[in-house]
Amino acid sequence: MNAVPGRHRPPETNSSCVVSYLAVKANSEGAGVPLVVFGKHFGKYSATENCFVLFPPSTTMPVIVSEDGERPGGRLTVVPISHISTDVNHDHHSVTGRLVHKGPLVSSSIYDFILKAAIEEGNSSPQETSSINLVLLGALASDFSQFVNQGDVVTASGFLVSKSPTAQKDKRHACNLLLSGDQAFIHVLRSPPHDLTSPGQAKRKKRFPPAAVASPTKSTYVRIAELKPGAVVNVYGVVVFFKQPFKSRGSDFCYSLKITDQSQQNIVCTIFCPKLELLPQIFRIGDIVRLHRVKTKMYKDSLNLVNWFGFSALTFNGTVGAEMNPRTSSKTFHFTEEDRRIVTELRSWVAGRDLLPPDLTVPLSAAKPGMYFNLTCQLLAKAPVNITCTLLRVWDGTRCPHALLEVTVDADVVEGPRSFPEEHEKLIANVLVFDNHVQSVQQLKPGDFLRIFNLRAIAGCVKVPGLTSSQVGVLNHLSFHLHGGTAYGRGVRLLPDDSPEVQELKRLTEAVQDDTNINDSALWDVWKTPPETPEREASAEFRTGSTLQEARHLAATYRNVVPVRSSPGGHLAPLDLSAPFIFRGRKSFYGCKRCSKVAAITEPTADGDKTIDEKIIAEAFGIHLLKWVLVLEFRLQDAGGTLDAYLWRDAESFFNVLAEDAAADQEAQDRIQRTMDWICPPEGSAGERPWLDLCLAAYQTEDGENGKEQTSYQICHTSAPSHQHLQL
DNA sequence: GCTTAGGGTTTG
Repeated sequence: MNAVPGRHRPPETNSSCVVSYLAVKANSEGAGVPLVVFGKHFGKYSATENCFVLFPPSTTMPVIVSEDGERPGGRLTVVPISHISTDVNHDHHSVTGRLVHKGPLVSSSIYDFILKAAIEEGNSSPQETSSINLVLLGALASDFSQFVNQGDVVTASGFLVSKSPTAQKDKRHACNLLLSGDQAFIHVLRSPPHDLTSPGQAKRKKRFPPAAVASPTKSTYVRIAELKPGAVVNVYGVVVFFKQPFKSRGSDFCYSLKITDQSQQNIVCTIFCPKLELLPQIFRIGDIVRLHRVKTKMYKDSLNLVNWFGFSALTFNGTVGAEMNPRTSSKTFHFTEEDRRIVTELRSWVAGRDLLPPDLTVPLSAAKPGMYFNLTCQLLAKAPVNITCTLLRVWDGTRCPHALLEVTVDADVVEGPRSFPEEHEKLIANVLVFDNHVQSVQQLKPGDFLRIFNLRAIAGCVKVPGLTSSQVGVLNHLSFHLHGGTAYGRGVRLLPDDSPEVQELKRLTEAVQDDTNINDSALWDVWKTPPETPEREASAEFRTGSTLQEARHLAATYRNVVPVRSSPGGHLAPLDLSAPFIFRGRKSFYGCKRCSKVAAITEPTADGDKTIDEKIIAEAFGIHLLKWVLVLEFRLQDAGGTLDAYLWRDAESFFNVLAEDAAADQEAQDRIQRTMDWICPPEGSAGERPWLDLCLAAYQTEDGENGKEQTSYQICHTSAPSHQHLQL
């Protein structure tokens, strides 16, 4: 029995509204929209291949492919495969062999992915075991699957050794090598480029990330204490201080940071760049930076570093055990085992010491009058107060124990909703940013995730701009000021959507929205704003030309987000039905292109306390709502033979999960994954898979290519074993 | 090939 996570073809049907994958297809004809499938797997529909293709689960590159003779060096000793034993400490050992077996990439609820492989030595004596199994977990497995081919010479290090359960059967080494996490490393020696002449290989080569195909150039790094004036050097360090970048009086942005390393010295680095994105992407104290080509200069009896021609930077999370994704704007960069080692050593060196200043990032719930702190938050609305001050309305999903000061601004100048449900207002902080920061928040949009550095909580301030004489600051009501200047790293920074802190913030703010029984006043505030002039439209909400991602951002803030366009006569109309016609939290809903009769929009009404939902809005638009379905293909086997059968019509009752939830909700996806892991254990052989009583129905479909009728089968009226059963 | 800033709490 085989559930195929990667490629599905939905059963053909005459039903007019077949469902998620058709919706996916329609939606992806343009830009190609990534969608969540199961667990953390992302994919998109490929129109050319008529299938759904999964993306790798991670962008980390624990697998390094090189075309020259360089091997992972450092302090690792290459040991023969026959020397591998559970009794030996292999921390500083590596093994090398040619890849003789590469198993399929198997999805796993615990590790995301598992892949089995085997390597073989060429020069061992006949008496010795010359091949050994590798078990790769997580991102390493998916990268290996993508980039490594049979015949490649593979060097593995950072492995754990365990008994091989298949040794008797496969006659390989009695142990296998388990590779996972930050320590594990695979180096692959690829045939030289002139061998890559066949079209297939050329195509494969093109798919390698730039980091993987670049020939590694050995870089040497100087410890901070050993730096001498007047040299251009490469340096690694832990960030102990950084300012937000600011515009210099010259032609560049200026970025100032201070780093330290195991030599126990600090050094200030000043980096000038014409573009913000070229600067190191430092998010917090403790991040690790790799600076290439910086020049040492004396200033007031201290040595400084300034970027020099050919400068480039990588930044890493400084936490022990965190993913080793280098942050950089460089299109190509070298990241070798040596880098991995240096970052790992710096991480553990810092972790064992009390040398970093405390991280002042606290949630709103911990804000106290008078304190300076960093706030990670989502921007909900923005408004200019005067020429030197802008109001940011933000939240982080926590509630400040102190009452928050209300700041009133002219409704016409608010970007984002003018008001929020009362339950939400209690969670929203008013942040006033002054002077140089006014410009840096100009490009921010409602929905963005930010970190505000060195924000000051101010109680009962009567001088808050935007307050009239009747609204003087109430004693102990907190407002938040971002004072002018860059002292203490003061400033605002947009956080990338994929950063862990943003994921956590989304979880908190979504939980808040689920918990509070909000009405839809914010939506209707936006909804009822008629398109007036083009200028007004451009500055108003929904957001002319907004991307799918921006719409999803907005959806995190509102109960319902309905993308519309203006139509002749000043009416509103839904977008082309290739796009979702409504976003509700993490869920998106599509309309059927064939069955919908889109009318001029009438304002939907809800009777009594009934919540306005996708059904009411679909009705108001004349949209025939598409239903999400799960589609899985099973291969069934008994003594009589095998049969392929789909599960779709009754998939929801089979898993006891709504397809709509499975499209947006991790818990629902996990439930499906647990059931599938039981039916089809990722590690188990076919003999270990359970026997199931299934009800099958045969149905006729038309073969798309030659128009002939064919018989298909689907699983119906069947439930997967209950939860209790699965936990036994 | 070499200008910029050179950390260290506020007008509000």
